[in-house]
Amino acid sequence: MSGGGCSIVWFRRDLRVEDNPALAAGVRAGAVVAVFIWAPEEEGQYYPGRVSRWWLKQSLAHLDSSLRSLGTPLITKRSTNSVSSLLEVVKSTGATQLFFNHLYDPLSLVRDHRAKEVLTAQGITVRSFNSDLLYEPWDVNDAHGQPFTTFSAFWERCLSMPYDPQAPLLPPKRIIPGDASRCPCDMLVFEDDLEKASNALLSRAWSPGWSNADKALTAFINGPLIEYSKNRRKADSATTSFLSPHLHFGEVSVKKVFHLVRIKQVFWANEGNKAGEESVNLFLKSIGLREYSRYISFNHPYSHERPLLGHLKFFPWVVNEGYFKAWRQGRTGYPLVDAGMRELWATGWLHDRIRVVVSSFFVKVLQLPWRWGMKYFWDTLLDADLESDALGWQYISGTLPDGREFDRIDNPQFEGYKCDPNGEYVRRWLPELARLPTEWIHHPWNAPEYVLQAAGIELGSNYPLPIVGIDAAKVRLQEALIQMWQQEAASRAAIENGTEEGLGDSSESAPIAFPQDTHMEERLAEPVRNNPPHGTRRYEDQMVPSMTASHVRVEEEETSSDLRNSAADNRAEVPTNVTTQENARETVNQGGLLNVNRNTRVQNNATEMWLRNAAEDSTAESSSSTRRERDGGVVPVWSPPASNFSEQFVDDENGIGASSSYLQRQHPQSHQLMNWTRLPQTG
DNA sequence: CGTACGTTGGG
DNA sequence: CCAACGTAC
Repeated sequence: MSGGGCSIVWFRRDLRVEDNPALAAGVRAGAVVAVFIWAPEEEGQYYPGRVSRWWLKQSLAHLDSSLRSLGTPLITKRSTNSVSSLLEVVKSTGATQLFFNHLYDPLSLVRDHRAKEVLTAQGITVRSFNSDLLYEPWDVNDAHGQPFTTFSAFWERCLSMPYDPQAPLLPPKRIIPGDASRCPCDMLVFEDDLEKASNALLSRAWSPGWSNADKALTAFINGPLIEYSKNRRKADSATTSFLSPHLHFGEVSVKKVFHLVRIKQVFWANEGNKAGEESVNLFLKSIGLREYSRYISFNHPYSHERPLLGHLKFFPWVVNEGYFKAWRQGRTGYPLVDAGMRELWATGWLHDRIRVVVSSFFVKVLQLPWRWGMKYFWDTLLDADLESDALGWQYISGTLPDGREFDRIDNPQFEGYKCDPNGEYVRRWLPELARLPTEWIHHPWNAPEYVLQAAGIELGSNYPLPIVGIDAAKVRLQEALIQMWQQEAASRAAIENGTEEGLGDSSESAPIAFPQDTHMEERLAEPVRNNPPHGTRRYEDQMVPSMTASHVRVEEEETSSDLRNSAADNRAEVPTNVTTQENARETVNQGGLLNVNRNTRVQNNATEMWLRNAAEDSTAESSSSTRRERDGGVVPVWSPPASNFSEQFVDDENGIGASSSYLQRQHPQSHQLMNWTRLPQTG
């Protein structure tokens, strides 16, 4: 197509050459300069953790070698400002086009929008694509055109969309290199010496890189997938897909995963293999949860730092760094929790079940502020993923319309016998309990003295007594809830009296500073040696908790007088996209350019922008027979056109009241919320 | 042997 | 909250 300069393909979390629409578009357009920009400071609170950076480093090396064998290197840039670095790359290569794939976390939405604005203003054609999802978030709506607010409805819709997800693209056969002679690589440093030593063992268990991801996928589909349903609860068995870090960095395409799994599904359905079918459905559901996490992030850009439902606004979180430390170090006195935390600590990995157990324990038993837990997960997980992890913690914390009730404590002892019935998992990670019989392995505090003695255990000495009893936790939880209702009622009364000050003084709405001393170095010294190189890989998990509390932003938002406005402002700062892709008949694009230019200062017309994009959508839709054609053509725009957007969740000052009305027209699972808002009146 | 009630899974 | 399932009357 268009002659002249080369194209920049901007790699981010799409570190693969297969089924990469941006790369494919670049190759189709002619010469390509492939770029990766490392600007971690832009991530602020979300500066990637040690193991995550390790993965990234390997993955980039892998990508570079693949690209080289196709004809062009990966140009790496160290930057504190991605957009200006992009601009430099464009200038030094004489590129006329920029291609990249969509991301849906709030930082990327803002940054990518700016990139489009800035480069478009320079006369560069900018096009972006869907490579991360089965369907773009704005394409999945309910019968009224509104975004879904519960997972089941969302996923049901995804599975019954009128058109299939796009079929995966093959890797390019060859890439014509653009002229990057005046665009030298920066050396990227992802780990210091200390970290390097800590990371040394990771490569035994994991092989980052897109072709390894592909192998992992094939191995999973032809192996453990069929038993996924049966095995998924076992803490310790190597029966999950191990795809999550690969998926996080986009080393494997979700569309491809979906595609291949579906083929198996049809096959097993024909065979009448019920277990296989159920396994497929469950596995696909976990893929769906990943989709949903992006969907939520896109529609509710603050969901990584603020509860989606505000009913816990007045919950008196226990701000106890001692508890927090005990949890991190695996010294809570609950063997399953402790084993999990030590595994996380030693390997950066946890089975999904165990993530649920430890995070639930964190929120429900310790009643620590959940953002601390998210932050810790963010720092330590190999597959740390902002969107998935935010969804996971919100689920656990009871702040989703379809999440678990807050008021329900999972008992780690019982969970232990469910997911580690023989205690093998506990024994592997807690050598001090290795000699304890299975009967007591998940509740050593009940074991007779002679049993403990025989096992060499002295509770309170070489293994802790429970730091909080479950019964005590239940009592404290009830009290906390009563307190919460009282505060809420008081706040409401204050508002009715016109005293605005009623809000914002609880720990949930006020930021709780994240303790400083929480890095991996501080951890116990021994764990690694207890980890047999068992298995070569670790688990996959889409419903991962983890994440960060960006207190700064929360503070700003929550003290702002009108949160709706602040949300709208931010929404406006999102990518405006332009063109189509693939089979693009190249009919489009100019309108987009104009739009972008017109919006260099769009601080306040989010709605307008939405409407315009929606309009582009519908014209694209009606003028072409298939929606696939506009896959690359639409741009992430924050938030649905819903006028009651802010009514839906906590970011408005009336959070609780408003969210109850939201809930009333919502789905069955909203119950817990309604109860909560009602209880103050009844109690 | 049915019905009430508790528990658990569910995203 | 609801469904599914178990235990207790």
